[in-house]
Order: sequence, then structure tokens, then C-alpha cells
Amino acid sequence: MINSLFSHKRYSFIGFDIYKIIPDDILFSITENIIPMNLKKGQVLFYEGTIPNGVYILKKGKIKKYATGLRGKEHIFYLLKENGILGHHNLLSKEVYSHSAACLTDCLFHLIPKEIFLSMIENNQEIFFSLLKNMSHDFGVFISDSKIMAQYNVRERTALSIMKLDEFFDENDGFKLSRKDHSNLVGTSVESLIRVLHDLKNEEVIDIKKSKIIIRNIKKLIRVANFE
Amino acid sequence: MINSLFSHKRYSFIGFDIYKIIPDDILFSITENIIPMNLKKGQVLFYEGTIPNGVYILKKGKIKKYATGLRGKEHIFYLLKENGILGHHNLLSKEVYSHSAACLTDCLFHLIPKEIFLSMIENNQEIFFSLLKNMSHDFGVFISDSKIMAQYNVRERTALSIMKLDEFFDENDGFKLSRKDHSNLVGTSVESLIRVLHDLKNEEVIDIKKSKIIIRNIKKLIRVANFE
DNA sequence: CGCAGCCTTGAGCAGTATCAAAGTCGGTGG
DNA sequence: CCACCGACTTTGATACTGCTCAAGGCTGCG
Repeated sequence: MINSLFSHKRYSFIGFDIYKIIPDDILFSITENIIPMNLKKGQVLFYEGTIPNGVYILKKGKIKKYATGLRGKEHIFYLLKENGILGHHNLLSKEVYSHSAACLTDCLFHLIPKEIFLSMIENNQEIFFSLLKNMSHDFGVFISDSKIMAQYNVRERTALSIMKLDEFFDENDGFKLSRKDHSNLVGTSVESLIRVLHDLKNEEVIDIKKSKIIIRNIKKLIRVANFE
Repeated sequence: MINSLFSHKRYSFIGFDIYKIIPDDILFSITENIIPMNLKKGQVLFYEGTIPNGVYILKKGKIKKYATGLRGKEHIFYLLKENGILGHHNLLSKEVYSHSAACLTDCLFHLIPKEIFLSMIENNQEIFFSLLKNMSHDFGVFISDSKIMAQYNVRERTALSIMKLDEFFDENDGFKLSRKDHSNLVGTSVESLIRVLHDLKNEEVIDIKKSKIIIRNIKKLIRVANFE
């Protein structure tokens, strides 16, 4: 039921599967150039302002992408899970990273070095078009996101975030994300987030068990989100 | 002085010059396929949800791109001026328009039909890479925008918008934009915008002449914006 | 010169941030 | 195994920000 709401990626977190973009034979041909990397929960993969040296494929775990704003407050604008690609934007635009990426869980990455990635897309128009198509699509997602930030209130944004996070974590018994990260995703203070969660619990829209959030009444939740 | 602040596109409105991306010879070869279109101030070029049939190049005038949100309120996320391209995102992602575009002034467009545009980029890797590079760059701009919406207050966002608009309109004696459009760009109500403008006038940061805004003290304005 | 549309001002209220303090949980070392 | 520490979560009180509604003013144009 939730998935039907999110069948069109626009309402979901962006990110796509590079292994569907890169044909198997090409992927196989670069196997020996791929560098595996392990990072623990909480560690930072790359920092805003540093120089990209390749593209990462997240093989295991979950990460957040965020930009640092006023008084160091994190603005989380992107969550990525298994098989997502990251780091390609700033590599392609030849700029330093415009944001940071950190692990929400223990993670395994495959690093495709800069030169390998560039020659790969240069020599394969199919990959090129996939990239272009996916990036074009992502624009719609970003527009939607900035609209939500500009026009929806904390209660509505929180309800939306719960739907998104539940889909993102994709477990059967709800999801767990620190209140700090959650509030930085919603774009509010920790305290305001908690108050809304408390209200939603009282209204029997969600359950909270040891700070884990479980959707209890998705129809009500959609109504609270007030989206579209 | 302002331009130095905006020398890096990230802090400015996005959009780039298609005529720099498409080499002259290629552009010349499709001249006969380009369809010129005139629209009056206030007219809509395309509506959210409709099917793209080509790419537009804005030859003359200024346009706003916006998505419609709660209670029909416009969220303006993009302004485009002469020589900007629009409509390529949804054409490339093969989706309906994720937003609308309307004229802020009388405009002249060049419409490049869908097939012509697609074959053009298919047969020219240089254009392809330019597109990819520019779209990658635009991500940084969008991230910055959504961060501003999420973390900055109305006063700060208004100050930022004045800097951006002054650069965008690029006239020597300030700029004029309806309070409604301006507030939809800042992400606030018309009344709140007006109150901030009033304050900034009293603080001698800006001048307002018949609702036209002129920057009077750029250093103070930057300080008010509180950006970076 | 009068109308329509835009702009401005005021008052009151709802929403949200901030600060302070107390409660809870998980992990660690004795 | 238990006590304690530190980090995270929750609650409460208060102040401020920004929205809405209402009314009045201005301006440009027919």
C-alpha cells in the first residue's frame, strides 16, 4: 500500500542502481579495478569541499548525504541504500564535493577510480544515456523536496518523512533513526520532531517502541502529510 | 562586487547557455527546424503534468519555473533569462513536466523539436558531456537551495533573494518583481516579505521606489543574509 | 476619474525554536 | 552482575517568528 504511493520515484528519496545502468559485461571487465572499502557506522566517506577521486557504489549498509549549514547544523537531503551510487555528480562537474556522506550503519563500498569511471561512460553510450536520464529524473525529486521544505509545516513534513523512511529501511517492524538525524532530514529541531511524533502516537497513527517508529495507520498518516 | 560573490554558480540561479554547449556548425545545421514562438508577459509556456514535445531556448525575456503546492501556492525554484534552455530535463527523463514555466516579461523562444534535439545529442559526444557536466553542477545548486529553505529564516532568505534577483535582472537601477512572485521565490507570505523589505529599507540596506528594489549597502545585505 | 489590481499596515494567533532540566537506555568496568 | 557514565530522548516553559485575516492606500490604465 505504501509502495503504491511511492511507485513513482518523485515522492521518494533519490538514488538508483548503478548495476542496472552498467551492463554486466562492462562491469565484469573492470572488476580488478574496483577497490572494496569498509566503514563503520558513523564514519564519514567524504567531506564537503574535498576533491572527488572516484565513484562509490554502496554494496552494503545505508548512508546519509548532507550539507552543513547555519551553526554547523546538518541538512540531510538524501538517503542511499544497497546498490546506490554516489560521488558521480561532483566528479562529472569537475568540482569539489558540494556535500558530505556518512554511514548510518556499517557499510561496504566499491570504489571505482575516477579514470576507470570516466572512460567507462565515454566508451559506452548506453551508460551515458542512463546517467542522463536518471539525473534528469532526479531533478523532479529535488523540486518536490524544496517545495516541501518551503510550503509544508513540521507536522506535514514529519508525516511524509515517516512514509519515506519506512520505505527506505524496508523492514517489517518499523525503522530506527536517531532523532537528530531524523530532525535534520525533516528540517526542524529535535524537540519539535519529538512533539509531533508524540502527537501522532496519541492519535494512533504510529507506534513508538524504544524510539523505533512503526506505522500503525497508513491512511491517517497520508492524510496528515497532506501531500498532493 | 556582487558578482564576485556569485562567481561560482552554486549561489546563483541555475541555467546555462545552450549556444555555448551546441557548437555553431551543428546549431546552423538545424536552423530550419527551429520554431520561433512569441509569448506575452504572464502567459504560460508549459504546464506541470503535460507531455514535453521539445526543448525551448529563451532568446528574449525572462521566465519563472514553478511547481504548484498547497492550496495552489506557487513554489518558484528557478529563474531563467536570455539564452537559457528549458524543458530538457523532462524530455530526457521521458516524464511529463514536473513543473510549469511562465513569462515574467514578453518573451521569444526557439523551440527545438524533440526528435531534432535527441538526435543532436545522440550524434555528438561533446554536447552530451556538456549536458552531463552542467546537470551535475546544477545538483550543487539545488542542494544549496533546499538547505536555505530548511535552515534560513525569512529575513535571511529575503536578503539572499535580493542579491540573486539583482544579479538576475542585471540592470543598473535595481529590479522589479511582483511581491507575489517575490514571496513565492523566498518561500513566505506576501505580507511577511513586505515587512522584511520595510525593515531593510529603514536600516538603509535597500531603497524601494514604486515597489522597485535597489541595493543601497551590499555589505550590510550580505551580513543580513548570513550565508556561508 | 474611477475601477481593479497590487501593495502596505495592523492585530491577533498559531507554529516553532530555544533553553533548561529530567528521564531513559546501552555499554563498560569494577 | 551491578553500578555508573555518557549519550540520547523526552518534557516543560517561554519567547519569538511568521501566518492569516481584515482593512485601507496607492497606481496605472481605460
